[in-house]
Amino acid sequence: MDPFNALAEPNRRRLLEAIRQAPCTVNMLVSRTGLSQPAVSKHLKYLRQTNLVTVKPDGQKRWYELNATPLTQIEAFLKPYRPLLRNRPVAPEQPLELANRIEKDTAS
Amino acid sequence: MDPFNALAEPNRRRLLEAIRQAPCTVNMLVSRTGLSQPAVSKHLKYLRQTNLVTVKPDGQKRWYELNATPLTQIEAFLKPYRPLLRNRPVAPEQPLELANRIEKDTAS
DNA sequence: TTACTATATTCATTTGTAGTTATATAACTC
DNA sequence: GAGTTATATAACTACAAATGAATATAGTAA
Repeated sequence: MDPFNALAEPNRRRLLEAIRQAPCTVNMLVSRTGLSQPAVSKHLKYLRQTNLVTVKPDGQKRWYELNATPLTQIEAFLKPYRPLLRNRPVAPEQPLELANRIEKDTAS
Repeated sequence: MDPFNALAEPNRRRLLEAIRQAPCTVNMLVSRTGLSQPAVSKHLKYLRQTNLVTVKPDGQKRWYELNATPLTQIEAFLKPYRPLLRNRPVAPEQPLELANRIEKDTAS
């Protein structure tokens, strides 16, 4: 699991977004995301493994904090593409049907 | 499959990097990556589905070209993290052993 | 037509991982 | 101590996707 994989999961992006805004405990993340507690713990395990978060035990609670360092890997990959994206609006998510349509059209 | 997932696979990143530098045919990508032809075709299918590449048929060949647009989604996600990364060197890939070590240490 | 080249797809197998339920561990309260 | 809270882990199911081998499709050339 690398940072690219860690961010490939939408719920992990949501968790990281929450943690970025302020350190969070697991229960805070559970109530904010609506995920089950074991699901959150498991995602946090991957975020820990990729070093995207660190933990500070505090009694029963464990405060998860952001460590942005591994994101430099993604930044490094994106760097040569960035000139192509200058001032571009965010692309809408690709509707799957359209992708299939294009695929069929180009194939025919 | 979304752009995050598409880039989660290292070989797909390599393929996209090659295509970014100049349009490529499948065979060019096969010889440059060392992957099998079916493997390349399959990865290209995902890159097409996520709209990261477009195809221009040209006789028997099919020229794959970069479409950077979907990368705006990743840019959008990274944007709030970027101030934290200013002028930081690229983090080395996290050795798995170290990640496990840290995990054990904090747990004990 | 046949043969050849370039690319895509199918199939079977395996691996990884997301989610759930149940359980374990640890710290706190009484 | 017992009961409770916070978190992690294990066992399981389900599914997506990676891999490799074989095959199919489509264009080209003779």
